[in-house]
Amino acid sequence: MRISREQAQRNRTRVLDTASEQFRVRGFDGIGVGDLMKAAGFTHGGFYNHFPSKDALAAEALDHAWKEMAAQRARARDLEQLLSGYLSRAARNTPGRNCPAAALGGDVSRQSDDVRAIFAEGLEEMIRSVATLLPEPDSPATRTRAMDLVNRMVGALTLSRAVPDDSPLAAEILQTALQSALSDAGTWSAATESGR
Amino acid sequence: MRISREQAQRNRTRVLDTASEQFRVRGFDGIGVGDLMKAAGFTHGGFYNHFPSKDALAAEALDHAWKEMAAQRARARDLEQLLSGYLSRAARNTPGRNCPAAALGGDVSRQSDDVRAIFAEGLEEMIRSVATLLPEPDSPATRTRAMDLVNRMVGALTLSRAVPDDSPLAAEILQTALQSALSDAGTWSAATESGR
DNA sequence: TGATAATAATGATGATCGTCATTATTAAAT
DNA sequence: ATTTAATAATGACGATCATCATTATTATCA
Repeated sequence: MRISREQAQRNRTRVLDTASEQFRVRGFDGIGVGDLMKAAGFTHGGFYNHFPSKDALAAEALDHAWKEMAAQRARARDLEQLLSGYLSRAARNTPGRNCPAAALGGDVSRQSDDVRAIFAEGLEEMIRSVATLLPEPDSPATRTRAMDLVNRMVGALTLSRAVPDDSPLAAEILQTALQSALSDAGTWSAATESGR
Repeated sequence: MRISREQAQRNRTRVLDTASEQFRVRGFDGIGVGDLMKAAGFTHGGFYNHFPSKDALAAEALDHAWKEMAAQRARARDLEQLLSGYLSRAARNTPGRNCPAAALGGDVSRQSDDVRAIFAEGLEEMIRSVATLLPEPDSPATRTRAMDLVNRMVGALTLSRAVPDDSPLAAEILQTALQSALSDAGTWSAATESGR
């Protein structure tokens, strides 16, 4: 059958949205093209009218996820709001709608160069947007601090998910990471105030 | 054919060693039982004489990897030696012989409860051994600091691997993580000295 | 020495994988 | 109104997956 161009575009976006979520939940190797199309409401064959390969879809779906996250970060008023959302129980339990670095970081290292390049772009943007919420956003020291915060955010969320659900350790990881990060950020702010 | 009990035990260990490395390099879903046995020097069929399932092997191989890492950590003289090894280019480029949390953290969240429980045990041991290298190893604040260091270590190594090989970002992530961690550790030591 | 049992290899199972050729349908262009 | 071309569904492909029954071999034990 044939449908309108607009409808075809909507269908493509639907596949992309589904892939972006399902890859984060199940991993790149955790869901096949057939199941992915089924989850999007199609049969498997039409897939190759939209994407040349699963790898190409992986690259585009990752880009899609990073863009969603960037928009979400742009809505954060300050660092505390960003961190408390990122390191929340809710975020831990819904990987499909949260940070692709925490959900797919390990997987990406085994993917194609295309996928890894897109990952790097999204990560750079994440570092920059965290730096924006720190004192003296453009100083080199701030970039280091932002990278350090990103390491902690991704590390904590990844580890909290790897540990059994509802275990004390899963909650403790998130809670102490939030506490440490906010405490350090307070120190940086105080130092900046006194230094001028 | 039948071989001696000692030889069979050696063969089992060889499969376990191979799995422990290959899972870290390719991910749990990245290598099959057949290729795994081939890499260990056997044909695929004998696998089920040693392990009841691939999932059981995953659990045992993860445990194996954690024990290797614990032994390696026990050899570190101080925090600087531990961190500079963990966050080195060499470690980044040989995931099969390094931290299972950085190599498999994301994968583990999609594995069986058995695998995740074993992951949690190894992670707890990692937190404890890092705390050992900090001032006042047994204080509650030190556990928080150790967890924070572990988050940064795992996050930085994971992200550095996800980014393209030989990219400036890959090196920068490791370098700044090491610098930030050592700088903070210096602050903690100074505070402890003055506080007594 | 002979009987028992353990080990690894062989080969096959059904399921699932990514990919693609073909077809029916129908929107878009003439 | 007719032709062209785009879209999704159908069905199949070879490959690979985890698993297991069977067999040949031979260590171990009586």
